Amino acid sequence: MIDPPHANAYIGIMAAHHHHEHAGASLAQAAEAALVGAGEQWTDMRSDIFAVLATFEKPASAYDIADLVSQKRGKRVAPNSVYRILDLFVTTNLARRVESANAYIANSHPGCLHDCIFLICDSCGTATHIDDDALTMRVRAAAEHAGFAQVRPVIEVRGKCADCD
Amino acid sequence: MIDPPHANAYIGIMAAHHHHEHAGASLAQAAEAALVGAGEQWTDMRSDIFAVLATFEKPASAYDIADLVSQKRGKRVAPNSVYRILDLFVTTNLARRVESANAYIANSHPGCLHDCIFLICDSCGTATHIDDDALTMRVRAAAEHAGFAQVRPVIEVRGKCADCD
DNA sequence: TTTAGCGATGTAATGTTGTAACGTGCATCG
DNA sequence: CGATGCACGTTACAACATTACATCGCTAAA
Repeated sequence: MIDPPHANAYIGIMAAHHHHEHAGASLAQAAEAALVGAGEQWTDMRSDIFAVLATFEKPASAYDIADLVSQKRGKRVAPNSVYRILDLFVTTNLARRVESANAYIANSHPGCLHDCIFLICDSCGTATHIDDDALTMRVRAAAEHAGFAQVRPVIEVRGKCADCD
Repeated sequence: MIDPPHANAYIGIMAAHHHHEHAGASLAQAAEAALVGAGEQWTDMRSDIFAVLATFEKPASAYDIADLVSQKRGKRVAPNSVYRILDLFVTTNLARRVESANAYIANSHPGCLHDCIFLICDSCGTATHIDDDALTMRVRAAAEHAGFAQVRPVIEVRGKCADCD
């Protein structure tokens, strides 16, 4: 997903474990399992919202999601309800909030806990992510060094993606 | 500013250059110099907005600033105008936008270019920052490795500060 | 079986953040 | 003088987010 189309000299150390990158039905199943595993219910509404969220390549706003879920259900779903469920998804690691875009993105490997590094293209808006635990751990360490506790890193990079460059 | 009240084993490599951390009038002067140096004007409005911004410990929203500047001038200043000037400040490095707070903070060493790492306390809202070029360069490198260009890192850490912990 | 409680969702209103479009005043320069 | 450019004003609106309270359906205790 994140490998570039060109050779390079990058020396970052990637996390030394395997991901199960899910997509489509497989992802939905993994999400359901993760949510149930967290002691929460997998309701129709949650299922629909997750499904819609997962179809986006770009970070989706709560209002985008509300619109699509409304269509899908043939009945208006208020942004309010969407926010509630997105918050739940974020706390249970089924989705992430992209702070610099005021939007959300499905976690393609729920159940697997990382500090993600998001790359968001300013031109086309698509977002991808990197898992580089060595790097994110350094950020955590720096914050803890400064006396912070319960740290939650927000690491995003805006720029031009390879396609738009 | 960022040194913690406790001993530690942190091994991050800090930027090997000196900062002139400004405050108060000195900071305003430095800001003026930086803006003029960038070929922009230092107007009364810009001066007032910068002054107000600089009094905040916490990231300030454009609306906060609009309110205070309105008071100071005895005349309503629209958020619109504040945004224009904040955008200018951000592009000229006099201020930074804190994405995870939808707010702005004065750069205490304008003219000195860094990718800052912001630490924002979820309890009291205060923000501090770290300059660790070694670390931010790795983030840049990771993004460039993924094919991104013109990268602009957004590195923020939410958590509890030493005082609130 | 009733009913009290609880979690999930609906509804409405409102608050906050951000942008667009266009007008005005003022300085500079030909 | 008139044209240009920049800063700022004014209005309207779009986008993002939260609050308070109502309703529904399930289940567990009386």
